[in-house]
Amino acid sequence: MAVMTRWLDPDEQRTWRAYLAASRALMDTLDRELQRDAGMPHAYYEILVRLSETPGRQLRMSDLAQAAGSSRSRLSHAVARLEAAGWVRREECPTDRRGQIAVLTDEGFATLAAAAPGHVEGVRRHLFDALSPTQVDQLRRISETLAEHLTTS
Amino acid sequence: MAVMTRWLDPDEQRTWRAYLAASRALMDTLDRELQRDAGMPHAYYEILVRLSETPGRQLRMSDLAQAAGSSRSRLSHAVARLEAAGWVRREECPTDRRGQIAVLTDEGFATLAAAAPGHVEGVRRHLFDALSPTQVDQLRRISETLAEHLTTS
DNA sequence: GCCGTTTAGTTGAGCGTTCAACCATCGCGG
DNA sequence: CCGCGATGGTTGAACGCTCAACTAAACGGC
Repeated sequence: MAVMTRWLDPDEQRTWRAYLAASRALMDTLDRELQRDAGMPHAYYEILVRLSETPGRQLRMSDLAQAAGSSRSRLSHAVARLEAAGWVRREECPTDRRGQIAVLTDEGFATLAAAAPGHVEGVRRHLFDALSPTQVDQLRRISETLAEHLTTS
Repeated sequence: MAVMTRWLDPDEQRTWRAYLAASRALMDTLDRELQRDAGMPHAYYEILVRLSETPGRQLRMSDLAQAAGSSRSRLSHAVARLEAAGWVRREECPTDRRGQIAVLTDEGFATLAAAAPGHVEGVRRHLFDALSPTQVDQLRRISETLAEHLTTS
């Protein structure tokens, strides 16, 4: 099948490389800050956030994985670590004996509450402060479109 | 210091979460495709690309790290693996005895050439096909602004 | 009520990244 | 030309992620 590759034109090249550089730099920076200030990677922070927003501060493993955009395996390993840190506790699910429920402990909530201001400040400094309100709006639309496109295709 | 945290307003929240979901999904997808089709993670692919674009297909380790947006340590480990795969070779630097030069081998170039069409197709499908030309332009400006902001601050 | 098929979740090995410690060399001030 | 800080690069341990294999329980059809 001699299908010709549709290579990226110079503008697309430039866009793609800028996007790569920016997103890598942004996530690396936030990850490093969070690791330094709160002793956890961003992925773990997000798990705690999702749990904290839920009534009872608890979620089935699968739902938590979905919410955090994580694979089951990843979440399983992560919760094991969070449990060892005393930030999350596992409970049996009353309605499904296969199920496990991850519960945010008080200590976990306190850790999250302590970490949040610094992290939010970082997001603001590194992302929102650099962009105009119009650009923020554009970024929202673009991201929502992409997220939608990636989950359905 | 009772400095009030400037929390994200609902629009910013939404933007930030959409951005996180989209960029995570995009990179995860491309990484998985590249791993499946070319047997290497995206970070390694990018190292090969940078080398391939250079006269003589070679670069000092530090320059390569810079170009690929990588730490020195990361690059060192990565090149070790790429060397084991036969895709890169290390040479002494004639002008600086501390220096090492990473050289893309013919085999490495061939592997890259074989992987490129599929990867480009992936970038197109998952990113550019989902966005309008206007949005692509917006994304470029936003990314360039962010990259600039992140490297100078 | 039984059997095959999903679904929930875990596990361990292998890999890539980070961080800090480290060695070697360079280049500059005195 | 000596000493010392800066630079280039590597190393090993700890950690997080991926993938595939696995167990256990729920579901669906007959």
